[in-house]
Amino acid sequence: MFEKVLVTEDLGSINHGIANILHERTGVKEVQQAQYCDDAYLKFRRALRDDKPFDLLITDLSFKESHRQRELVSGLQLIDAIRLIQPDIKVIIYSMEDRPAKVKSFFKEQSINGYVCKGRYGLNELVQSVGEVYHNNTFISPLLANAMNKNNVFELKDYDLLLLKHLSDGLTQEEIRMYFKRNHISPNSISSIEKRLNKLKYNFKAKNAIHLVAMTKDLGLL
Amino acid sequence: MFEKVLVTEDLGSINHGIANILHERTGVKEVQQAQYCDDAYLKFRRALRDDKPFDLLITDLSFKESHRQRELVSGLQLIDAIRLIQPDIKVIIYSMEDRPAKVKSFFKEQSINGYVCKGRYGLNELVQSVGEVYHNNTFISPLLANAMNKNNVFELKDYDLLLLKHLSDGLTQEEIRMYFKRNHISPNSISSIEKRLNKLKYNFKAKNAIHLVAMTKDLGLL
DNA sequence: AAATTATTTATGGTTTCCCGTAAATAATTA
DNA sequence: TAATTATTTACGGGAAACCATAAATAATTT
Repeated sequence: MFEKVLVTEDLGSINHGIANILHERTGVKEVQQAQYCDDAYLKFRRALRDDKPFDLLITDLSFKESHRQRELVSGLQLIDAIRLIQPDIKVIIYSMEDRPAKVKSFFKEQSINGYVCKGRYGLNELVQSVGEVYHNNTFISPLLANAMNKNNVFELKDYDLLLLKHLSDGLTQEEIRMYFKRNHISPNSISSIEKRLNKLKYNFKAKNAIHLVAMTKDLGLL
Repeated sequence: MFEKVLVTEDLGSINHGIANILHERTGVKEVQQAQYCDDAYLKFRRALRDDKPFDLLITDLSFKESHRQRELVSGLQLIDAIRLIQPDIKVIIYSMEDRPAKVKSFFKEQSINGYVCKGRYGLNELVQSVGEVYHNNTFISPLLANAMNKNNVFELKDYDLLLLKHLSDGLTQEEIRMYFKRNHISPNSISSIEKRLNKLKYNFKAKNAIHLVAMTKDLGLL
């Protein structure tokens, strides 16, 4: 089982709860805690330098603002930062976020090993996930995994996302065309942009561009 | 000080934490807990029938789905339901939601007495809020109150919200006009709808309708 | 009641979006 | 390399949105 685990989470009570339950119900030897992403990062650095690296990170995603000046303000930033100094680190996210598209992106972008949804069964699932991840499997909260399967998530390319992003920022198709041209992103004709948009509208069953942007925002894609 | 308080919150650990701290740091005599809105409602009903009513409700807003069939699925529904049988009940919401517009609406729509933002100082603020509410004052988490003040929140009328809502649902201005006409909502000419929309765009500094809808969604207005 | 003011509605011109078709170019296959 | 197929681009007509101005109506003031 994992030797050394760090739990990052800004609510002290939850943090403690996790630490306790990991001690009790998994064979993890050492559980450390951090309430700020910056602290977590420093602990990782120090552990690495002392040749006693962590082998699992469990982190929340959102951290409330505070008086302290912060470098890393989100769990994702923390993960990215740690991966730079310790690429093989195993990561489990433990958060409220339950929008399939978002969670999917965490596995893709951050290559996380597990995702556990905070909620009534959260702690149980977290214990499970630690076991799975230790055996090199991935873990997703069952309810969420369910939603992600049946919900035939139409696969959005980066291109589509960028397009939607710019639309939601109020750019006209013409402005988007120019942007694509400047940045050598292809296809970049008005026609192609329209065609792509039509495909998106068809897939999401959106009545028009406004509707499309509103829907994708609700789905957490933007 | 309050005699009898109910805390509704689906994470057991947090629930316990709140109960403990209320016991320790306020003079509240009796603190009960509920993990489901439906349970909370039943406890209120029973207490009322037994002539030992609660005099404060502290509740979260969002509750994760579970296996159980539920009537009331959100804190807001719970509040509304309880207000029907016990109109004078004091209510404090304790939740992650930190969008000014939303919180504002809770004070307006649900006439809540306090709003505490979960976060690093959440529990401290919660203790404070109980004191304030007991003395018939309202309470809002300082950081949030701050944001709500400086953030010159352009006051949206119901009309505007409805308009934005329909826009985000993909209706054309013409369709919205017809809807307004059918439902005797005035003004209901295309011209007026455009004018209203222009005012909204100006106030939110939105470039076009898509941008406007995207922004208001981000602000939690829709 | 008349005059002033504010609000709502109407109208027309311009731009952008929407949608279909066709041409041009790129990629794949025979 | 020629032929086929897929992708990208161009173009045009009609609808909706955008914008400014003017007319009509409602509300307020004198």
